[in-house]
Amino acid sequence: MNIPATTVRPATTDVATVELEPLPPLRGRPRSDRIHRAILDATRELLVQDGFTKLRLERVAARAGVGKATIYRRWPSKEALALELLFELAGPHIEVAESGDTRGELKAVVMNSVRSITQTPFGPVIRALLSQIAGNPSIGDPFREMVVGARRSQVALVIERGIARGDLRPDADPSVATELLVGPVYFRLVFGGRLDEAFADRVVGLVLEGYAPRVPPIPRPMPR
Amino acid sequence: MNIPATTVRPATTDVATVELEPLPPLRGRPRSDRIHRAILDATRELLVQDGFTKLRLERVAARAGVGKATIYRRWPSKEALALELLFELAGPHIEVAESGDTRGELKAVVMNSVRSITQTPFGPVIRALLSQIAGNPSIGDPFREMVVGARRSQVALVIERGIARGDLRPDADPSVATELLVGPVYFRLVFGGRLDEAFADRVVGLVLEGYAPRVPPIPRPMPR
Amino acid sequence: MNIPATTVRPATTDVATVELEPLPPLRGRPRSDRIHRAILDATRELLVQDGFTKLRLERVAARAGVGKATIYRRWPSKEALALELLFELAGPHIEVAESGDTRGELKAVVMNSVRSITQTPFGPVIRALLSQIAGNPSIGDPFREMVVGARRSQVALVIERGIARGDLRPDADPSVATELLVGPVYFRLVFGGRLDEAFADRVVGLVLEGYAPRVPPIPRPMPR
Amino acid sequence: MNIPATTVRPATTDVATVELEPLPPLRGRPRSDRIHRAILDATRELLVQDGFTKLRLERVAARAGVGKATIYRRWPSKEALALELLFELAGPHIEVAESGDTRGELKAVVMNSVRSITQTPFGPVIRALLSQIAGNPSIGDPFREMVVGARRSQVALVIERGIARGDLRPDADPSVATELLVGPVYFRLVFGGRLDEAFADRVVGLVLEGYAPRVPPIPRPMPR
DNA sequence: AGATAAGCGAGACGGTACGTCCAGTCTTTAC
DNA sequence: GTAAAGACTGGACGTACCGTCTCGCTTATCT
Repeated sequence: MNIPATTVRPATTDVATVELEPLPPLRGRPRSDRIHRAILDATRELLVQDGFTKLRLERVAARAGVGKATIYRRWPSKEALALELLFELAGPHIEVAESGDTRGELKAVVMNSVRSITQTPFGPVIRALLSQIAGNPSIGDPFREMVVGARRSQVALVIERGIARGDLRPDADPSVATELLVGPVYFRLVFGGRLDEAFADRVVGLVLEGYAPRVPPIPRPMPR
Repeated sequence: MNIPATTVRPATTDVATVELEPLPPLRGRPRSDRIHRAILDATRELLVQDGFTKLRLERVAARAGVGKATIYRRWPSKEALALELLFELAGPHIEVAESGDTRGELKAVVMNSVRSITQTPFGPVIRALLSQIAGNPSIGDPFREMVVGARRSQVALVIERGIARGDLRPDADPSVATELLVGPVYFRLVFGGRLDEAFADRVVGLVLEGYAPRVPPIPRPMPR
Repeated sequence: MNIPATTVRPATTDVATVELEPLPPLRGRPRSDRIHRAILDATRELLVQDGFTKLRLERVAARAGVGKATIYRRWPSKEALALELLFELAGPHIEVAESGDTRGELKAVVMNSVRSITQTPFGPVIRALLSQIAGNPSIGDPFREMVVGARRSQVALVIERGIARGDLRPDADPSVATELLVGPVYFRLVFGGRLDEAFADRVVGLVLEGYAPRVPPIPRPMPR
Repeated sequence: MNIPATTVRPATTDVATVELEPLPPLRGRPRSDRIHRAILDATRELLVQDGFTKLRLERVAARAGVGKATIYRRWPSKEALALELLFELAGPHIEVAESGDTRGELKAVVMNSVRSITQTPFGPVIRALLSQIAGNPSIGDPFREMVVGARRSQVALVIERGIARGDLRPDADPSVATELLVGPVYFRLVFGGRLDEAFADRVVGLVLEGYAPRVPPIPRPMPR
């Protein structure tokens, strides 16, 4: 995934961008990448520890060994800072490789979500930011467009390939497939319940069954 | 649904609770029910308007025409106040009436969620409290136990009845059914997407199909 | 000294006042003298401990084992309560007995003040209330009229008798005598310094000397 | 007079103190002298208006156009703030110039007190703080040491010079002279009575008379 | 004896101020 | 010109009291 930088002037190592936007003479002390990292790391730790509501920029600054103004110079708000962190952490968990196995690819979709939540810092961070994504457009809109959009695309590809292989019926609807595969995972993130492979198997099993090619309609025996 | 009172001393009208916890002599001026309502109403309005992060008890007090101390006398924290509100709003949207129609009952499950989110104050309120439910055990645990538990029970009943009617296969698993039916709804609440009847129909359709009684695998009637 | 009650309806033991103000029928439960005492005692203790600024009626009520309203029923304000306490404590230290000995009577004036400050609860109480007496007319005016006035009268009598005895010169001015005798004592109460008999002796000595009958003016030698 | 700073880090203009306490590098934005003044001025106005008991730091902050935290950053308590104000106001009214005229110098002592009380903001301020000086060591002790001590020294000098000139008798006791000269003034400040030149004259007259050289009991040596 | 009326302890109530913490900005020195 | 440090205004926090107001109960007088 390719996530847009929030900062006006990018970190100096981001050579590509510098080449594209050759910023003028570039005077004075250059911004430090080390500081950028330190701030994001401190934000992650405190966000996981205390939640977004209790995230204090003063503490972030202290933990990062940085002046508050340095943070405000790089991000316009606490939300923007959280958003960059979210992009950074969400990126790696989207893609699904083509494997020739429809069940396997569907399971990869679900397990990507499960693992990102249970085994990486992304889990606690998104937990802390769910309300912001749901209710704060300045975070929610970019997140939807970039991260959710990317995931939907991946799922659409998986469905397409399944149809092509004849594993799914031709009218299998990719527009609710993401919800059906990933919705249960996020439901458990919020409302509790095990997030493991068995759970993923059941979800995938039901979706596969639900999207299976129809057998010729067998007349059901009349009740009574 | 039966929601436990958060207040130490219950409102005087709550006769049932008084009977269960026969509080001693009851001295001093009794707490006012009218004020209790006013505070919850003010909380709801501001929570919907600004989200949990920006909810200010000082404003709640002002809007309810109440002193701050009166709020702290009844709830130990902003979270506890939000929790009571959540219970109150969540209650009415859980139950599913038996109708004899499995598809209809499953759809009722989904549509109850959809309507509670799109057409009642519960939607904005839970949006604002998702992070607290997910990450703050003092809110999350009671909510899971009471509200989510109640919904799971209702779904289990619907599945049972569906099996009994022969509309669902006997091994249809009620333990992920709630996730499959309601998970997609909450996914869209957070990550965007239409929440309407068409969406509910697709979700229900897929679950019905996935849980449909299996075609007897062997002696398939010879085509021809 | 005779101090007027602040309360609208006086304690029942204050017979004299009851006779003067024969309050109508007097229905309902009568006010308790025991409570009156308990409140004044609690006030005294807390006033001495914490000063007037930090005197809390809620604590007075608690210490006296009394409801707050019971205090407000009897005194309109914290100041009025303090004033009654002040009257009660100031009373006993005013009078000076005629002894035939002018120096002795003057010393009695000073020592009355010294002892009231160093050896009775009046000392700490008035210390705590000095600012109120000086700056709050609702306390200062009655106090001046009753307590200070009484002291001035006593001093005037002492001076008169001293003149009559020929110990003081006929134009000895009683209008500043109180200030000269008692002012130094209160000066030390506020600004520090020993308050003992030696101090009293020096003050009295100087006043006696200053008010002594004039010797025939001896022409002082011209300085050079 | 030389008054000690209450602030941990002194205002930058207070060069002398900086030299005595060479605070390290001096980082961050320095504290503003203008703000220091504004706070003291606002405190003075409100203290005069309402007395110490009703002095509200929130109002001081508002009137000074300052955040509350700025006040707490500089003074640990309302009392400390009042103390600095007191020092500032008391300073100018202590000194007594040598004039060669003993009566005049004694009168200067008394009139300094009278004028400071009747014609400068010091009057209302000390009126409001009398109880604190008398009963609160954290205010009283420094005040006694600095301000009262300074006044005692001045009076001692006046007495010494009077003895040297032969206007006062050699054993005139400076240790109670301050009480006798200034005590009456503070007595009237608290307990009422005119504070004017006539009053000063009477006080001075009596002290002069009381301390006058004794008539030679035995045949005085013939002049010349 | 019962009715009437206050007194009383307890504690809820709307407010005001407390002293603390942060948000977001500004001002200094150091690099 | 960027950075760390930290002062600055302003707003909310959660607590403590103020002075008032219900409550249930007690203690007296009046009928």
